Amino acid sequence: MARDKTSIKPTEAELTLLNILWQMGPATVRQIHDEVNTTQKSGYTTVLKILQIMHEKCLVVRDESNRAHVYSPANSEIQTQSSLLKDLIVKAFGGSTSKLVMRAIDESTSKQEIDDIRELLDRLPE
Amino acid sequence: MARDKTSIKPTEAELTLLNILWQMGPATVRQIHDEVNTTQKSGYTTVLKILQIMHEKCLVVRDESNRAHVYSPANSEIQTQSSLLKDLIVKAFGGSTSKLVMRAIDESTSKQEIDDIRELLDRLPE
DNA sequence: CAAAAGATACGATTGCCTTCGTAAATAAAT
DNA sequence: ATTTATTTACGAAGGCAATCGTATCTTTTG
Repeated sequence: MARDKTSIKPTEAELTLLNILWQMGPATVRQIHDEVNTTQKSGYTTVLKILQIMHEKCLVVRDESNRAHVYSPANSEIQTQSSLLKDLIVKAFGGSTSKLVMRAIDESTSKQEIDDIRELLDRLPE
Repeated sequence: MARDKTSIKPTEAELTLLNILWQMGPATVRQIHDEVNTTQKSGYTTVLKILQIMHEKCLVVRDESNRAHVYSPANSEIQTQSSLLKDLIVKAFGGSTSKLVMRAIDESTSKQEIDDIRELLDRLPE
């Protein structure tokens, strides 16, 4: 029963690659590996292996028509963010979204971010 | 340099026990185990072992003056929530608190929670 | 064509998380 | 006092995450 979306829970390394894919769009292992290595050292086959596992888990889709497979995220950034948020809300905030939001705002030192949030609330329907 | 608070990252099982400790206050292994088992089946030594590991990691403090050790959380619920939030913000929201808040609010179906958040914003200094 | 470069697949390894069984020590009960 | 119950400590097993080396296949290049 639509447990698909709630079961999305990429690991840390997987999330790193997903972030790159969301930013770059469809990419080959080499492209992803190069991008990863601008930030951290990681072997080519390590990135490859993680992508293969992600493919098994259906976290990514790949086009195998060319020799160098082209990977794409299976789910949107928004879906994944929502899934991770929901998980944290249940496990650390007793299921209360507002508790999480309040804690996040308490931690937010940037006035600009507070303003952004205020603006969002003002635009909410009702 | 004060990396202590950012390094707090309890695992799932550990967070389950911390939630109980925050709710119950200082407790023995047996008390914690009994409380855990109202919700899920878990062996006594499993709970014990996790608490011992948490003690090594300094996630809990324990009073060993009696035979049955009494465990307490080493960090407050607020500190831990903030730490988990910061982690998620960096890894899944590009470091932007407001992006996380906006996503959380989008997901919030409860009108009451929206009102709670609005109220909090109104009470913010400035 | 032969050699070099590039790509995928496939373990193997290491480390952490979670679980639990067993042994040893201490307290309680009969 | 001796048996029973409770507790801690320890280790082992299974599973998953992350890393990388090697083999194999394909493509490119000289």
